[in-house]
Amino acid sequence: MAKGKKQNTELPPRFDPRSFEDPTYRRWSEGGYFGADPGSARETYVIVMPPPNVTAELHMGHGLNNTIQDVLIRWRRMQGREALWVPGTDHAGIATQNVVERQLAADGRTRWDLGREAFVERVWGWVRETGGTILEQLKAIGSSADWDRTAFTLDPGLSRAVREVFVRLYEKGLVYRGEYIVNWCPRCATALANEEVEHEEVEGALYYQRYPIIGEGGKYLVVATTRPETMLGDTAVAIHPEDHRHQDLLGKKALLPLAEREIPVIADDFVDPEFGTGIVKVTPAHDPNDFEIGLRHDLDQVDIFNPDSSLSDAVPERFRGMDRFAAREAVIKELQEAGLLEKTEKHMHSVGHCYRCHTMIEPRVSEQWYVKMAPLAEPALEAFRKGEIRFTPEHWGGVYVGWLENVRDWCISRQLWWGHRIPVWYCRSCDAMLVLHDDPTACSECGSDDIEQDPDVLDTWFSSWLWPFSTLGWPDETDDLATFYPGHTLVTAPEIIFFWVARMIMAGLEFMGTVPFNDVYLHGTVRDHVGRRMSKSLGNGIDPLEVVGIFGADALRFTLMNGLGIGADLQLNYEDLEESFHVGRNFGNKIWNAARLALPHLEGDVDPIPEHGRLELSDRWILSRLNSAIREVTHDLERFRLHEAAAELYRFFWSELCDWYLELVKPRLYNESDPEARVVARSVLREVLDTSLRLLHPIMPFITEELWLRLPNRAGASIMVSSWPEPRPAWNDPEAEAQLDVLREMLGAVRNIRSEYNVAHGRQIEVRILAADDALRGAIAAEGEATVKLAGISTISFDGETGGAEAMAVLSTGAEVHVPLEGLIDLARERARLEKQAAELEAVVERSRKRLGSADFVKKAPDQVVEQARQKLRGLEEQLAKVNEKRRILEGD
RNA sequence: GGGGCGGUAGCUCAGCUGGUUAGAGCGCUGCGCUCACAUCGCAGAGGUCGGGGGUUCGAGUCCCUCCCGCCCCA
Repeated sequence: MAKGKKQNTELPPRFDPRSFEDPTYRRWSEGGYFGADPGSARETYVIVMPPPNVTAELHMGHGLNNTIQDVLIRWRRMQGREALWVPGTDHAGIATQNVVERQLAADGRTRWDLGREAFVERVWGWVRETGGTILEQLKAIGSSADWDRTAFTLDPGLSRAVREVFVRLYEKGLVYRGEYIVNWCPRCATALANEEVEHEEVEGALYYQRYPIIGEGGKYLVVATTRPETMLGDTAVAIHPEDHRHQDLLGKKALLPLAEREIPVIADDFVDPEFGTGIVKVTPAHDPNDFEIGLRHDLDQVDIFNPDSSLSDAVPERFRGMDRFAAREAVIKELQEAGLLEKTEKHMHSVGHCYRCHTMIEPRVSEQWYVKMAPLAEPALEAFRKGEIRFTPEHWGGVYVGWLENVRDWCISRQLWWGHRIPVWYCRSCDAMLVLHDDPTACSECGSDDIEQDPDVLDTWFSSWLWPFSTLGWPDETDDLATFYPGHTLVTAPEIIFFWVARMIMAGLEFMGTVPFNDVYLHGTVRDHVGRRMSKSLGNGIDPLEVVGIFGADALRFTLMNGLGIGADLQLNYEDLEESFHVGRNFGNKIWNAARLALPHLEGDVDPIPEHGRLELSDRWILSRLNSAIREVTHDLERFRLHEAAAELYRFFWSELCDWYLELVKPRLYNESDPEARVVARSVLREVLDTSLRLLHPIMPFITEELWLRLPNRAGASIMVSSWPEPRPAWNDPEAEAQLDVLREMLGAVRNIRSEYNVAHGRQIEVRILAADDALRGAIAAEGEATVKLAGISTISFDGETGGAEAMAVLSTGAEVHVPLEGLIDLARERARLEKQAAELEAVVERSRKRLGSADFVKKAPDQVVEQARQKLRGLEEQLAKVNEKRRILEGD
């Protein structure tokens, strides 16, 4: 029990999260609460943070992603797990290099002007300047990551892991070098992996081009293409082998116009006879399918492009140096002039774009490094089938399987300067290729020092797929690795299932022998109020830090958790932050004020909860409800239903604790003349507040800490390291719940009557309850003082005359609530009121009777359901009868 | 072309294995600054659960189909 320090029960009247959030975070940090100990005997719980780009700034997507992780980590930590959340950043090869290249471009310079070394140094400068900003921002939203373990994909240790993996896979034959068609981004001047290409439907055109047939004097064949300029690289035309329309062309040659090259007519299964004319041009160097055809028929590959997609020396001189789009125009014009363009049709087709700069991708033959994926994919599939990997929402498992079953080899070399240099050297003397752990000084084959390292770097994802173990020290056998691998949960967005999630699973299995985590929780996207994805370019984003500044981190966190359906997108209005975040802000305010009410009554030591017999009805009720909240919230968190946990907490705290218990307990708290009752009230209040705050802590860490530290008899120096509440069987009390339900229904009826008749606020009214059941009588007897206060009641009696100027309501138990309102009752109005009530009841009774009237229902439905329906109907009928009886009396008047 | 997700109150969404009079927050209407809270309280209005068909004693919940919106893959 934490004692000693003078307890501060005076709360500032205004809820001002700014006043305590930063200091609280600092205290946690200094207290070492974020760190995980590899020497701990506790069961671990590990999450690795999806590393944001090192130069990124926090956006709502990060806010959402990291809040989810923090909720899970804080909850498991409170459950007593040795919880580790590994933070870090990613060097983001293309993205980061692009930023610095843009900076250079502003001065009219390029990376080649600087040279490789100076350029890379400049990027490091930029990273030193802005890197880590985002991690600081994550602290502002309360992230309890173990910052001492912050990793960066270009750190020496992680770089060593990358090189180790490259060498191992090479030695195993799973990394190879080859010349294939790649997705080439002309702007980034690098190859991309298939997954890095975004396909987009665009309206283009289908050009029908005539190629003269050699030796057929003036006859020509017609090919259709969406990319006329690539004709300069055609090395054949092809038809489907069974397409009899064009059989006569086989064996002939065509004269490729403009390039003036003779090319053969070949037959290949790949050709779709339905497309265009059924004859296609074949450009092996610039189309993935043509590339395959080229290999099958041993065709030449004519690469017509330079790296920036201007035309190369492989084309006639007049086209050289032209941009690819200018070349298209030039080719079309020349064909037209030569009478070789038959027609042009509009045509929708899908075109690849670079996922980083959105430039149109150019398929191009080039020599690149690849990872052979099939052998890695098989164990990853097997792990999923065995249930070692679970997806939430489940259906993403299908996406994962689909990709792995059709996985293609992974192009991992990038023609960039920013990244891990490929650990391969070429000897100019003996042509040896050296793939090495350590940088060589001479060729290991011939001893020559005339060696050169491969100029390319590796795909960034080639380092991030190792993240779950490279961050823990791998390839060294560290304590961290032994303790914290494998981890447990991965929280990320579905768009990187292929880039990252699937590859991490493959790497985990290949290099560690086990999957890196068991649960993959995929959350939705943050959108604006009209459903658009938030983005910098649209200017529709919300800065989480601005939200923290205005409403506090807890408000941000609660709002995000509350609004997040499982796997669903989340909409926020960037034009009205108040509208977007008031839910969290208001809830924080409610919690604050509940504490303002409670704390002054909790000064000094507070006794533990006394034995059941000494508890009042309201105590028994709230403890029973608290039990239920504990169960619900825990269950929700276990299933990643964070939004339901948030909603449950909101409902319990606001609608049960604040609206009812605090009101019911007030009389005992303020009544100095009954110290015995006050002792019990204090102990229950303390317990309920303590437990509620602990339940709320993962979602709203700051306010819960601020208030919890002011509680007497709390267990621990910080709520962060207090225990997660567990339900206590002794607190389950269905009887108390039933009693309070009736009491609340009764009060609702009286309040409704007051409201309907506009009973002045100060006017106390008399209430007569007839046919009251024991539950209601007992509840009123137990909570009389609060009861009369809550509905402005002067006296409650259980007998007496009915009739006269009074309003009436019938409760579901059949109890009649009569309220004499001399001077206020309007008979017409009362009749209308009862008529409405009767109509509602009749509708339900009708449905209920119909159901029970069906022989099938009675015969086939479970007995329990039938019995329940019967009971329900009896109650409804009684209620309805009483309402109708009263209506008859009123008619009689 | 293949696959997936969503369509429940004016808005944003809950509703888990089919069985309560379908819920919440905001917004709206009326009344209230009562000694924690107007960032609040009390009461209230508002839904043929996208259309159609089916399975079932019973469907917002399962199946089929259509319409609309979004996403992924090729």
